[in-house]
Amino acid sequence: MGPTSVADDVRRAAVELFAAQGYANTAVQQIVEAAGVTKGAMYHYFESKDELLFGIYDRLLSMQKSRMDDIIARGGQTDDVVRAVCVDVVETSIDSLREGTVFFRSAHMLSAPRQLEVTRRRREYHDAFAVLLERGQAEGLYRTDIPSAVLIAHFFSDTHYLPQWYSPDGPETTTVVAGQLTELFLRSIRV
Amino acid sequence: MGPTSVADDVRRAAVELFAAQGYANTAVQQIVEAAGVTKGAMYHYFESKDELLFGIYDRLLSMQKSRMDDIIARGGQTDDVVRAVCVDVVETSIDSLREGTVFFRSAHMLSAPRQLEVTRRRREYHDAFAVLLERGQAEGLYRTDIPSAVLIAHFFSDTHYLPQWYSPDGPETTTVVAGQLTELFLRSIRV
DNA sequence: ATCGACATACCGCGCGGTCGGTAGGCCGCT
DNA sequence: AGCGGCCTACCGACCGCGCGGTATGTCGAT
Repeated sequence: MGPTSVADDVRRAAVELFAAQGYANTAVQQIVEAAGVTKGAMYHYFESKDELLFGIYDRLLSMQKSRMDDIIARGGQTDDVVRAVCVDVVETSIDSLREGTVFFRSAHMLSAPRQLEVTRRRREYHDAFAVLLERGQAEGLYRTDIPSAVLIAHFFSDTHYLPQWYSPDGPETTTVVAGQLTELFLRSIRV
Repeated sequence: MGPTSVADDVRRAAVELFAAQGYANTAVQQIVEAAGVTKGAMYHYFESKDELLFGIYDRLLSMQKSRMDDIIARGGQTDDVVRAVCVDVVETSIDSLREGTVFFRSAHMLSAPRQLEVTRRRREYHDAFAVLLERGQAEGLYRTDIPSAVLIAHFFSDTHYLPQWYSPDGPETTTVVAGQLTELFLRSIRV
């Protein structure tokens, strides 16, 4: 096992329960029972239930941001970069379906300062994507009759909605869906 | 005033507060204070906090369903009907931004049976739209290389996401945004 | 001896919901 | 007109419980 399997067990149980029943409906007692530890152990590693929730956001945001940065850093034709980013975002969103469920549903349960922090980092993330799209617009690849803010919202809405309908047990694989949603998006924004 | 302004005042206050702070973070006491009534008055008209929440869902679902039914009943070319439905859905979603916020965020706070009821009615709603799209596919208007379920999710994701980014104070009017999102969707699904 | 890593019993508070009471309108009866 | 009875609409003090969080203790490793 790793150095502190307890903290990870708690995190896993928390994600599962928050996604299934919601943050407010989940008692700390339930989490520690599901994780097979005690309350004392949990409060030894986390200072509050709120921090537990924030941890989910922190990890997800960090991962997605660093992946997007990597892809952009690799460079290439704008259109190829945009496609690669879209596919990757959808794929990782599917890999983190449960985290996504919690993310979009329970952001308002965070303490005010942490809520601000999450908003700030999401904005950074969106802005990085905006730069890409606007470069594409400047190059004449993408339509300019619709403001880029709307185009961006149109894309992120798909990743937002994924936890609501996508099931890993369904017929579609992660890769296929990622390709389909990306294709739909690109088709709609090209001139 | 109407016959029972109390119930309406409470409903309005509840939507506002649930949207602003979340269902779990809103005490019944807060709601009645915001509505300018007492707890006794509220519990005279509503049997529980849960019923208050369900009422929001009930009204929103009823309105959207009946509007879609009306548009479909008017008949016409498939493509025109689809466009009209899309525009209307986006417009009414913007008109009900606060209700939408509550809707997508707090569905899991409903009691189990009411949650099922909401799921059932949402499915009905989606199915009605699916019939339209599939008719379009059969007529050769819309692409068939992507399953209709994905196309539908792709559209409803936009209405889902609206409360997250659209602001009535922003530059875009309701009508303009509705037209833009519809245009993006139609462009992406046409052959 | 000290300290990190837990265990467990416990506390206080805030909340949804309740319940006994009441003010006033409306009916029928005399 | 006056009166008794009843019903709806509301009031607000109160209750019980479940929850997040804590305080104190134990034990093994160093």
